[in-house]
Amino acid sequence: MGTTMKDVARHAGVSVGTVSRYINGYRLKEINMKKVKMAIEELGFKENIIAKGLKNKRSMTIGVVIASLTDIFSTTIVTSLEKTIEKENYSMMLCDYNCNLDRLHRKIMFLQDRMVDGVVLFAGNENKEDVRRLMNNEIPVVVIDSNIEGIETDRVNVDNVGASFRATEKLIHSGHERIAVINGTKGDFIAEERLQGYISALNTYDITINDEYIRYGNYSSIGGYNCLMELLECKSPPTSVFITNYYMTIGAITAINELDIKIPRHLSLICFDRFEIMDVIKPSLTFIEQPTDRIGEMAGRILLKRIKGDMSQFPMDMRINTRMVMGKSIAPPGVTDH
Amino acid sequence: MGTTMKDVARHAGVSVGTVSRYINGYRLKEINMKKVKMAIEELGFKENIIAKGLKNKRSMTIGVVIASLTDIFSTTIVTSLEKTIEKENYSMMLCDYNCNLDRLHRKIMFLQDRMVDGVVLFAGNENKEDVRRLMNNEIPVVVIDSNIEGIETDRVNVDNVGASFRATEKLIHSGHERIAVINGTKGDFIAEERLQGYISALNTYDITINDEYIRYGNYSSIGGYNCLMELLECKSPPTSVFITNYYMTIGAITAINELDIKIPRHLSLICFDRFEIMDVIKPSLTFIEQPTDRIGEMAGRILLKRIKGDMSQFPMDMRINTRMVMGKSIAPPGVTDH
DNA sequence: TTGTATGCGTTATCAA
DNA sequence: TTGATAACGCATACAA
Repeated sequence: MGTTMKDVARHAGVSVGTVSRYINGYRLKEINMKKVKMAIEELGFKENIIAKGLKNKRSMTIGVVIASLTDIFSTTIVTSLEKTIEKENYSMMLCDYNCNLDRLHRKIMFLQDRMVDGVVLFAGNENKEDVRRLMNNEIPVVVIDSNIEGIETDRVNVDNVGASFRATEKLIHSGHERIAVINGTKGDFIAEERLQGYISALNTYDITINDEYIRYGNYSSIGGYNCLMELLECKSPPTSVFITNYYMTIGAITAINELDIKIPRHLSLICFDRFEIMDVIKPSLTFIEQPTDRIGEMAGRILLKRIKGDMSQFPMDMRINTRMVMGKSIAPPGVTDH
Repeated sequence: MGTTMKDVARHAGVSVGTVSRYINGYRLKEINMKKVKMAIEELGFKENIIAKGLKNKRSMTIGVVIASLTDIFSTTIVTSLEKTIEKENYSMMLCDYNCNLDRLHRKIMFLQDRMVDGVVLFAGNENKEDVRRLMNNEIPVVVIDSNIEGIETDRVNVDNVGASFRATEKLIHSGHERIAVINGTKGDFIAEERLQGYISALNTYDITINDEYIRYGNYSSIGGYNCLMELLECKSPPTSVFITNYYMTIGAITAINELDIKIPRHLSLICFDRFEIMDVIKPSLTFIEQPTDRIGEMAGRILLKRIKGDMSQFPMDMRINTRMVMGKSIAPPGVTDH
């Protein structure tokens, strides 16, 4: 702590410029190289990233904004994002806005004041102005799991439409026609895409859309619980359900257990997201696994690329494929009288 | 972007010194005050925190290190921690080390290079050297949910012993004697404390300790699942179980549902931690709620205090009380033959 | 109360 | 290839 280039320079008998050049990988005379190297080691010198940032107008920090730190899907992605950027010696300021738009705005301002070199946003249309401002200030932005109409940004999304199509199709192939969906939040970008996949699968197989089968659980487990309960109270309950996220799945399964319904005998299930408890639930669930590792890595890579000034292929609209993991939660519709 | 104090000074017709003083709340002549204020507004001036940091040797940033970003208990605390520090215009660098000690070390080094003004650590004995180094460099450290033997640091913990005592006692009061515990990781600070509470409750009521009833689920849901399964295979299975964290509870309940055991008729349950699904599970669980808000806030407050140089009452060993939320998961031991 | 000048730890420019 | 020096944006000691 506290030993500076000046100290190193003196110790090595060279000038600060030489030390700086050594640090930044410029070549210098063999002999000086050694002297500087030794001095650095002996003194335990560490460069001061703050001062460096002041000079280069680089903070070596990126800002990440997620809705909630307790949303495991986001934090899983952030984990791999961090791994990606730390390789290039970037660090991360992680903020959540708790679904409060005013707070979202403040957080983005905050990051800008902090001179972050780039921003990863788990949010979309809600804060166009902020995004615009960031981009005007030449701070690259990558948007995950969202989209911003009217603004061009790099985006990383899974192929929601395709994944939902395949999930729904899977149920159809097992003989289901009464297929319900427990979707996220109405109007939300992701939810709309997933709904679209569901609908187009049904259309493709000439199955009539039943509005009663389309429910919104706001991505929460309590929502999933309620939706499932409601679905079973339909005049003609579905024989299968497609659930579009993890938390709602938890809630739905809780409801199912309470009602003593057996999966897949009474009800078939396919859902989104793999998490810890998936491996523990029996019968095992069939689900769409979003490659969170890949998402985080992609977002990080694109952002770093932009930070370096490489604007090729802007704006990128990454669509990442999902894989379906086969469990035992789907069977032909059999017993439908609970 | 890019407007500096120099610009403001010129615009206001004063010197940079005056602007700086205005910014930092020193008093100046009414007239100058107004001029500076206006200039700042007109130019949209924002101070450069990086430059400020270089000068003051303050980064206005604290480092937070948690085991995993996907551990909801930690992230809930971090959320309230962030709320606390942001009030004083501090920001947070959040890192996880994925239970990898080498990574933990690197993360702490990283934060130190980043000149964080303080560190909150969700880790303990594993990295004494790092903690010592931080403190030698006068970077205050607050440890949450842990303890570091041989080093004095401020700590924030819940009263694990007391909470576990009360939880166990609750089961005893309902008439149970065959009480099992599904504990975290053997040897771990928290786990040891919770075990101690469990044991001393049994001792207090003259109930013999049965080693077979003490299981370790490593804080994971798969662990909780397995432990519960094993417990029920004991020659004389417990009539009640105390589970010491959220993930293990999830796993245990999954097992219980699979086995078609009824709570509390066949088995009584008390556990740690409130989270989303608690409100959804039926019968409702009786649980110990750790005041995550309070923990985060306390840690933040203590750290800020230390950063300001106030070392009074060092080292603080905050013990935060928990509250027990009454559900319907406890009944007298009745049917014990599953 | 204010202005000026210096320094925080780096990097970049310019001569040498 | 190197050294000296001027920035980067801000805070502060000192002088006025």
